[in-house]
Amino acid sequence: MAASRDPRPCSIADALALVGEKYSLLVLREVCLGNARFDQLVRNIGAPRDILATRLRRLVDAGILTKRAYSERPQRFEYLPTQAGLELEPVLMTLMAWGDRHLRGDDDRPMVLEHVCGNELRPVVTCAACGDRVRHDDVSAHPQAPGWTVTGPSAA
Amino acid sequence: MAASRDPRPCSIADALALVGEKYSLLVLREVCLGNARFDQLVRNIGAPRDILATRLRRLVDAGILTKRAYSERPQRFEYLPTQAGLELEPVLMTLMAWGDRHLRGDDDRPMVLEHVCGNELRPVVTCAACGDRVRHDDVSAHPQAPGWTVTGPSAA
DNA sequence: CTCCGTGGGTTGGAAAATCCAACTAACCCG
DNA sequence: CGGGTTAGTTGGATTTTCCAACCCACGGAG
Repeated sequence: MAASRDPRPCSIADALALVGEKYSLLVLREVCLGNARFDQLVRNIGAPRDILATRLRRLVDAGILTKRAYSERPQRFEYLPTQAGLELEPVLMTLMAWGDRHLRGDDDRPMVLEHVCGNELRPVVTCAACGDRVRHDDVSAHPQAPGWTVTGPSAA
Repeated sequence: MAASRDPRPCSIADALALVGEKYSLLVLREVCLGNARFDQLVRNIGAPRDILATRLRRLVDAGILTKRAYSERPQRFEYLPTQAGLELEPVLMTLMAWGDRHLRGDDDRPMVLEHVCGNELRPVVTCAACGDRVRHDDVSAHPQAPGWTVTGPSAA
Protein backbone atom coordinates (compact mmCIF):
# COMPACT_ATOMS: atom_id res chain seq x y z
CA MET A 1 0.00 0.00 0.00
CA ALA A 2 2.96 2.33 0.31
CA ALA A 3 3.44 4.79 -2.49
CA SER A 4 5.99 2.61 -4.18
CA ARG A 5 8.28 5.28 -5.54
CA ASP A 6 7.48 8.06 -3.11
CA PRO A 7 10.54 10.26 -3.22
CA ARG A 8 9.56 11.92 0.00
CA PRO A 9 10.39 10.61 3.47
CA CYS A 10 7.31 11.26 5.58
CA SER A 11 5.88 9.94 8.81
CA ILE A 12 2.36 10.53 7.58
CA ALA A 13 3.01 8.30 4.59
CA ASP A 14 4.68 5.72 6.82
CA ALA A 15 1.76 5.70 9.23
CA LEU A 16 -0.73 5.39 6.40
CA ALA A 17 1.23 2.49 4.96
CA LEU A 18 0.38 0.65 8.17
CA VAL A 19 -3.09 1.83 9.07
CA GLY A 20 -4.27 3.51 5.87
CA GLU A 21 -5.60 0.42 4.19
CA LYS A 22 -9.32 0.00 3.95
CA TYR A 23 -10.90 -1.01 7.29
CA SER A 24 -7.71 -0.77 9.37
CA LEU A 25 -8.74 2.35 11.25
CA LEU A 26 -12.25 0.97 11.71
CA VAL A 27 -10.73 -2.10 13.32
CA LEU A 28 -8.94 0.23 15.67
CA ARG A 29 -12.17 2.08 16.41
CA GLU A 30 -13.75 -1.19 17.44
CA VAL A 31 -10.95 -2.54 19.60
CA CYS A 32 -10.65 0.82 21.35
CA LEU A 33 -14.36 0.56 22.13
CA GLY A 34 -13.81 -2.92 23.51
CA ASN A 35 -15.23 -4.91 20.62
CA ALA A 36 -12.43 -7.37 20.34
CA ARG A 37 -13.69 -10.52 18.64
CA PHE A 38 -13.62 -11.56 15.05
CA ASP A 39 -17.34 -11.90 14.48
CA GLN A 40 -18.08 -8.64 16.28
CA LEU A 41 -15.57 -6.92 14.05
CA VAL A 42 -17.07 -8.43 10.94
CA ARG A 43 -20.55 -7.29 11.94
CA ASN A 44 -19.68 -3.84 13.22
CA ILE A 45 -17.24 -2.88 10.50
CA GLY A 46 -18.96 -4.61 7.62
CA ALA A 47 -15.71 -5.92 6.18
CA PRO A 48 -15.36 -9.20 4.27
CA ARG A 49 -14.06 -11.90 6.58
CA ASP A 50 -10.96 -12.64 4.53
CA ILE A 51 -9.93 -9.00 4.31
CA LEU A 52 -10.49 -8.54 7.99
CA ALA A 53 -8.27 -11.55 8.69
CA THR A 54 -5.40 -10.11 6.67
CA ARG A 55 -5.84 -6.68 8.31
CA LEU A 56 -5.71 -8.21 11.77
CA ARG A 57 -2.56 -10.14 10.91
CA ARG A 58 -0.95 -6.97 9.64
CA LEU A 59 -1.91 -4.89 12.66
CA VAL A 60 -0.66 -7.58 15.02
CA ASP A 61 2.62 -7.83 13.10
CA ALA A 62 2.99 -4.07 13.28
CA GLY A 63 2.57 -4.11 17.04
CA ILE A 64 -0.67 -2.12 16.98
CA LEU A 65 -2.83 -4.99 18.21
CA THR A 66 -2.16 -8.11 20.22
CA LYS A 67 -3.96 -11.40 19.72
CA ARG A 68 -4.90 -13.12 22.94
CA ALA A 69 -6.74 -16.34 23.62
CA TYR A 70 -9.75 -15.68 25.81
CA SER A 71 -10.60 -19.37 25.76
CA GLU A 72 -8.62 -22.52 25.23
CA ARG A 73 -10.80 -25.45 24.18
CA PRO A 74 -12.30 -24.21 22.03
CA GLN A 75 -9.53 -21.84 21.06
CA ARG A 76 -11.00 -18.40 20.73
CA PHE A 77 -9.12 -15.17 20.29
CA GLU A 78 -9.59 -11.51 20.93
CA TYR A 79 -7.69 -8.52 19.62
CA LEU A 80 -6.60 -5.75 21.95
CA PRO A 81 -4.84 -2.49 21.22
CA THR A 82 -1.23 -2.15 22.34
CA GLN A 83 0.08 1.14 23.67
CA ALA A 84 0.91 2.13 20.10
CA GLY A 85 -2.64 1.25 19.10
CA LEU A 86 -4.16 3.30 21.88
CA GLU A 87 -2.06 6.24 20.83
CA LEU A 88 -3.87 6.25 17.51
CA GLU A 89 -7.11 7.14 19.29
CA PRO A 90 -6.45 10.89 18.98
CA VAL A 91 -6.37 10.41 15.22
CA LEU A 92 -9.74 8.67 15.35
CA MET A 93 -11.20 11.36 17.57
CA THR A 94 -10.15 14.25 15.36
CA LEU A 95 -11.37 12.35 12.33
CA MET A 96 -14.72 11.69 14.00
CA ALA A 97 -15.05 15.34 14.99
CA TRP A 98 -14.31 16.36 11.41
CA GLY A 99 -16.93 13.97 10.07
CA ASP A 100 -19.47 15.16 12.61
CA ARG A 101 -18.88 18.76 11.59
CA HIS A 102 -18.63 18.40 7.83
CA LEU A 103 -20.61 15.33 6.87
CA ARG A 104 -23.41 15.36 9.42
CA GLY A 105 -25.36 17.81 11.45
CA ASP A 106 -25.29 18.36 15.17
CA ASP A 107 -28.53 16.42 15.36
CA ASP A 108 -27.22 13.52 13.36
CA ARG A 109 -24.15 12.44 15.28
CA PRO A 110 -24.07 8.66 15.64
CA MET A 111 -22.07 8.89 18.85
CA VAL A 112 -21.10 11.46 21.43
CA LEU A 113 -18.02 11.21 23.64
CA GLU A 114 -17.97 12.34 27.23
CA HIS A 115 -14.88 13.44 29.10
CA VAL A 116 -14.30 12.74 32.80
CA CYS A 117 -14.58 16.46 33.39
CA GLY A 118 -18.32 16.01 32.89
CA ASN A 119 -18.56 17.81 29.59
CA GLU A 120 -19.07 16.50 26.15
CA LEU A 121 -15.68 15.83 24.64
CA ARG A 122 -14.88 18.10 21.76
CA PRO A 123 -11.29 17.23 20.90
CA VAL A 124 -8.97 20.06 19.88
CA VAL A 125 -5.34 19.84 18.90
CA THR A 126 -3.10 22.09 20.97
CA CYS A 127 0.59 22.86 21.22
CA ALA A 128 2.14 20.86 24.07
CA ALA A 129 4.48 23.75 24.86
CA CYS A 130 2.14 26.72 25.10
CA GLY A 131 -1.23 25.00 25.29
CA ASP A 132 -2.78 27.12 22.56
CA ARG A 133 -5.06 25.64 19.98
CA VAL A 134 -3.08 25.00 16.81
CA ARG A 135 -4.11 27.05 13.80
CA HIS A 136 -2.88 26.57 10.27
CA ASP A 137 -1.15 29.94 10.06
CA ASP A 138 0.63 29.47 13.36
CA VAL A 139 2.69 26.54 12.17
CA SER A 140 5.82 26.50 10.03
CA ALA A 141 7.38 23.42 8.54
CA HIS A 142 11.07 22.63 8.87
CA PRO A 143 12.24 19.79 6.67
CA GLN A 144 14.99 17.73 8.28
CA ALA A 145 15.71 15.50 5.33
CA PRO A 146 16.25 16.04 1.62
CA GLY A 147 13.31 15.53 -0.68
CA TRP A 148 11.15 18.30 0.66
CA THR A 149 10.10 21.45 -1.07
CA VAL A 150 7.72 23.64 0.84
CA THR A 151 6.49 26.50 -1.28
CA GLY A 152 3.65 27.92 0.73
CA PRO A 153 3.42 30.22 3.72
CA SER A 154 4.35 27.27 5.93
CA ALA A 155 7.84 27.32 4.50
CA ALA A 156 10.66 27.23 7.01
CA MET B 1 -14.62 2.59 -0.91
CA ALA B 2 -17.24 2.73 1.82
CA ALA B 3 -17.81 -0.49 3.70
CA SER B 4 -20.74 -1.44 1.53
CA ARG B 5 -22.90 -3.14 4.14
CA ASP B 6 -21.58 -1.44 7.24
CA PRO B 7 -24.43 -1.71 9.68
CA ARG B 8 -22.94 0.98 11.84
CA PRO B 9 -23.49 4.69 11.32
CA CYS B 10 -20.15 6.33 12.05
CA SER B 11 -18.51 9.62 11.27
CA ILE B 12 -15.09 7.99 11.20
CA ALA B 13 -16.25 5.61 8.49
CA ASP B 14 -17.90 8.48 6.62
CA ALA B 15 -14.76 10.57 6.78
CA LEU B 16 -12.62 7.67 5.63
CA ALA B 17 -14.98 7.05 2.73
CA LEU B 18 -13.96 10.50 1.50
CA VAL B 19 -10.32 10.82 2.46
CA GLY B 20 -9.35 7.25 3.30
CA GLU B 21 -8.47 6.16 -0.20
CA LYS B 22 -4.86 5.69 -1.03
CA TYR B 23 -3.01 9.00 -1.51
CA SER B 24 -5.92 11.26 -0.52
CA LEU B 25 -4.42 12.34 2.79
CA LEU B 26 -1.03 12.76 1.17
CA VAL B 27 -2.63 15.12 -1.32
CA LEU B 28 -3.92 17.06 1.61
CA ARG B 29 -0.50 17.11 3.23
CA GLU B 30 0.90 18.67 0.07
CA VAL B 31 -1.74 21.30 -0.51
CA CYS B 32 -1.57 22.32 3.14
CA LEU B 33 2.17 22.82 2.66
CA GLY B 34 1.47 24.94 -0.40
CA ASN B 35 2.38 22.42 -3.07
CA ALA B 36 -0.63 22.93 -5.22
CA ARG B 37 0.15 21.82 -8.77
CA PHE B 38 -0.41 18.53 -10.51
CA ASP B 39 3.18 17.73 -11.34
CA GLN B 40 4.41 18.73 -7.90
CA LEU B 41 1.82 16.43 -6.39
CA VAL B 42 2.83 13.58 -8.66
CA ARG B 43 6.48 13.99 -7.73
CA ASN B 44 6.06 14.60 -4.02
CA ILE B 45 3.43 11.96 -3.36
CA GLY B 46 4.66 9.38 -5.83
CA ALA B 47 1.17 8.57 -7.03
CA PRO B 48 0.34 7.44 -10.56
CA ARG B 49 -0.95 10.37 -12.58
CA ASP B 50 -4.31 8.80 -13.38
CA ILE B 51 -5.02 7.89 -9.78
CA LEU B 52 -4.02 11.34 -8.64
CA ALA B 53 -6.40 12.88 -11.20
CA THR B 54 -9.33 10.83 -9.89
CA ARG B 55 -8.44 11.64 -6.27
CA LEU B 56 -8.30 15.35 -7.04
CA ARG B 57 -11.68 15.21 -8.75
CA ARG B 58 -13.14 13.44 -5.75
CA LEU B 59 -11.66 15.85 -3.23
CA VAL B 60 -12.88 18.82 -5.22
CA ASP B 61 -16.37 17.30 -5.52
CA ALA B 62 -16.38 16.71 -1.77
CA GLY B 63 -15.56 20.35 -1.09
CA ILE B 64 -12.20 19.58 0.48
CA LEU B 65 -10.17 21.19 -2.30
CA THR B 66 -10.87 23.87 -4.86
CA LYS B 67 -9.43 23.92 -8.36
CA ARG B 68 -8.31 27.33 -9.50
CA ALA B 69 -6.70 28.51 -12.70
CA TYR B 70 -3.43 30.26 -11.95
CA SER B 71 -2.92 30.91 -15.64
CA GLU B 72 -5.22 31.20 -18.63
CA ARG B 73 -3.43 30.60 -21.93
CA PRO B 74 -2.04 28.12 -21.30
CA GLN B 75 -4.66 26.91 -18.86
CA ARG B 76 -2.91 25.77 -15.73
CA PHE B 77 -4.55 24.83 -12.45
CA GLU B 78 -3.72 24.63 -8.82
CA TYR B 79 -5.51 22.89 -5.99
CA LEU B 80 -6.09 24.66 -2.69
CA PRO B 81 -7.63 23.41 0.52
CA THR B 82 -11.04 24.75 1.48
CA GLN B 83 -11.91 25.46 5.08
CA ALA B 84 -13.04 21.84 5.42
CA GLY B 85 -9.70 20.75 3.98
CA LEU B 86 -7.72 22.88 6.37
CA GLU B 87 -9.66 21.41 9.26
CA LEU B 88 -8.22 18.02 8.39
CA GLU B 89 -4.75 19.29 9.27
CA PRO B 90 -5.10 18.24 12.92
CA VAL B 91 -5.63 14.69 11.71
CA LEU B 92 -2.44 14.90 9.67
CA MET B 93 -0.51 16.36 12.58
CA THR B 94 -1.53 13.68 15.05
CA LEU B 95 -0.82 11.02 12.46
CA MET B 96 2.61 12.50 11.79
CA ALA B 97 3.36 12.66 15.50
CA TRP B 98 2.34 9.02 15.85
CA GLY B 99 4.56 7.99 12.96
CA ASP B 100 7.48 9.99 14.36
CA ARG B 101 7.09 8.27 17.71
CA HIS B 102 6.41 4.71 16.63
CA LEU B 103 7.98 4.26 13.23
CA ARG B 104 11.03 6.48 13.48
CA GLY B 105 13.43 7.77 16.06
CA ASP B 106 13.81 11.27 17.36
CA ASP B 107 16.88 11.57 15.15
CA ASP B 108 15.08 10.36 12.07
CA ARG B 109 12.17 12.73 11.76
CA PRO B 110 11.77 13.90 8.16
CA MET B 111 10.17 17.14 9.26
CA VAL B 112 9.72 19.20 12.39
CA LEU B 113 6.90 21.67 12.92
CA GLU B 114 7.34 24.92 14.77
CA HIS B 115 4.58 26.79 16.55
CA VAL B 116 4.35 30.59 16.70
CA CYS B 117 5.03 30.34 20.42
CA GLY B 118 8.63 29.62 19.47
CA ASN B 119 8.66 25.99 20.52
CA GLU B 120 8.68 22.89 18.47
CA LEU B 121 5.10 21.85 17.88
CA ARG B 122 4.17 18.64 19.59
CA PRO B 123 0.45 18.33 18.96
CA VAL B 124 -1.70 16.92 21.75
CA VAL B 125 -5.44 16.35 21.75
CA THR B 126 -7.22 18.07 24.58
CA CYS B 127 -10.77 18.47 25.79
CA ALA B 128 -12.17 21.80 24.62
CA ALA B 129 -14.14 22.16 27.82
CA CYS B 130 -11.54 21.54 30.52
CA GLY B 131 -8.34 21.81 28.52
CA ASP B 132 -6.90 18.56 29.83
CA ARG B 133 -5.07 16.19 27.62
CA VAL B 134 -7.42 13.40 26.57
CA ARG B 135 -6.55 9.92 27.85
CA HIS B 136 -8.21 6.72 26.78
CA ASP B 137 -9.65 5.94 30.21
CA ASP B 138 -11.09 9.40 30.63
CA VAL B 139 -13.51 9.06 27.76
CA SER B 140 -16.83 7.26 27.61
CA ALA B 141 -18.83 6.61 24.48
CA HIS B 142 -22.53 7.42 24.20
CA PRO B 143 -24.17 5.98 21.10
CA GLN B 144 -26.89 8.23 19.72
CA ALA B 145 -28.13 5.90 17.04
CA PRO B 146 -29.01 2.22 16.87
CA GLY B 147 -26.40 -0.18 15.57
CA TRP B 148 -23.85 0.35 18.31
CA THR B 149 -22.75 -2.07 20.90
CA VAL B 150 -19.99 -0.89 23.17
CA THR B 151 -18.75 -3.67 25.39
CA GLY B 152 -15.58 -2.25 26.87
CA PRO B 153 -14.83 0.14 29.68
CA SER B 154 -15.77 3.00 27.37
CA ALA B 155 -19.39 1.89 27.52
CA ALA B 156 -21.90 4.61 28.19
C1' DC C 1 8.17 27.68 -39.12
C1' DT C 2 9.93 23.58 -36.89
C1' DC C 3 11.54 21.31 -32.98
C1' DC C 4 11.89 20.78 -27.97
C1' DG C 5 10.25 21.20 -23.34
C1' DT C 6 6.60 21.84 -19.77
C1' DG C 7 2.10 21.35 -17.47
C1' DG C 8 -1.94 18.75 -17.06
C1' DG C 9 -3.96 15.46 -17.88
C1' DT C 10 -6.32 10.69 -20.65
C1' DT C 11 -6.02 5.89 -22.43
C1' DG C 12 -5.36 0.74 -22.73
C1' DG C 13 -3.88 -3.30 -20.92
C1' DA C 14 -1.44 -6.03 -17.18
C1' DA C 15 -1.18 -6.81 -12.22
C1' DA C 16 -2.98 -6.67 -7.69
C1' DA C 17 -6.53 -6.12 -4.25
C1' DT C 18 -11.21 -6.75 -3.05
C1' DC C 19 -15.61 -9.00 -2.62
C1' DC C 20 -18.66 -12.89 -1.86
C1' DA C 21 -20.51 -17.22 -0.89
C1' DA C 22 -19.28 -21.44 0.51
C1' DC C 23 -16.52 -24.34 3.12
C1' DT C 24 -13.58 -26.16 7.07
C1' DA C 25 -12.47 -26.95 11.87
C1' DA C 26 -13.13 -27.26 16.73
C1' DC C 27 -16.10 -27.32 20.13
C1' DC C 28 -20.71 -27.21 23.03
C1' DC C 29 -25.56 -28.34 23.86
C1' DG C 30 -29.72 -31.11 23.82
C1' DC D 1 -26.76 -37.52 16.34
C1' DG D 2 -28.15 -32.78 14.53
C1' DG D 3 -27.79 -27.84 15.19
C1' DG D 4 -25.41 -23.63 16.73
C1' DT D 5 -21.28 -20.63 17.69
C1' DT D 6 -16.64 -18.75 16.75
C1' DA D 7 -12.82 -18.10 13.86
C1' DG D 8 -11.23 -18.28 10.22
C1' DT D 9 -9.77 -20.22 4.81
C1' DT D 10 -10.63 -21.03 -0.17
C1' DG D 11 -11.85 -20.23 -5.25
C1' DG D 12 -13.42 -17.46 -8.49
C1' DA D 13 -15.67 -13.05 -10.20
C1' DT D 14 -15.20 -8.10 -9.88
C1' DT D 15 -12.95 -3.80 -9.13
C1' DT D 16 -8.78 -0.89 -8.43
C1' DT D 17 -4.35 0.13 -9.16
C1' DC D 18 -0.36 0.55 -11.73
C1' DC D 19 2.43 1.86 -15.66
C1' DA D 20 3.95 3.46 -19.91
C1' DA D 21 2.55 5.75 -23.60
C1' DC D 22 -0.01 9.14 -25.65
C1' DC D 23 -2.45 13.78 -26.40
C1' DC D 24 -3.12 18.74 -26.32
C1' DA D 25 -1.95 23.56 -25.61
C1' DC D 26 1.37 26.56 -25.22
C1' DG D 27 6.21 29.08 -25.00
C1' DG D 28 10.83 29.57 -26.45
C1' DA D 29 15.04 28.54 -29.30
C1' DG D 30 16.94 28.20 -33.59
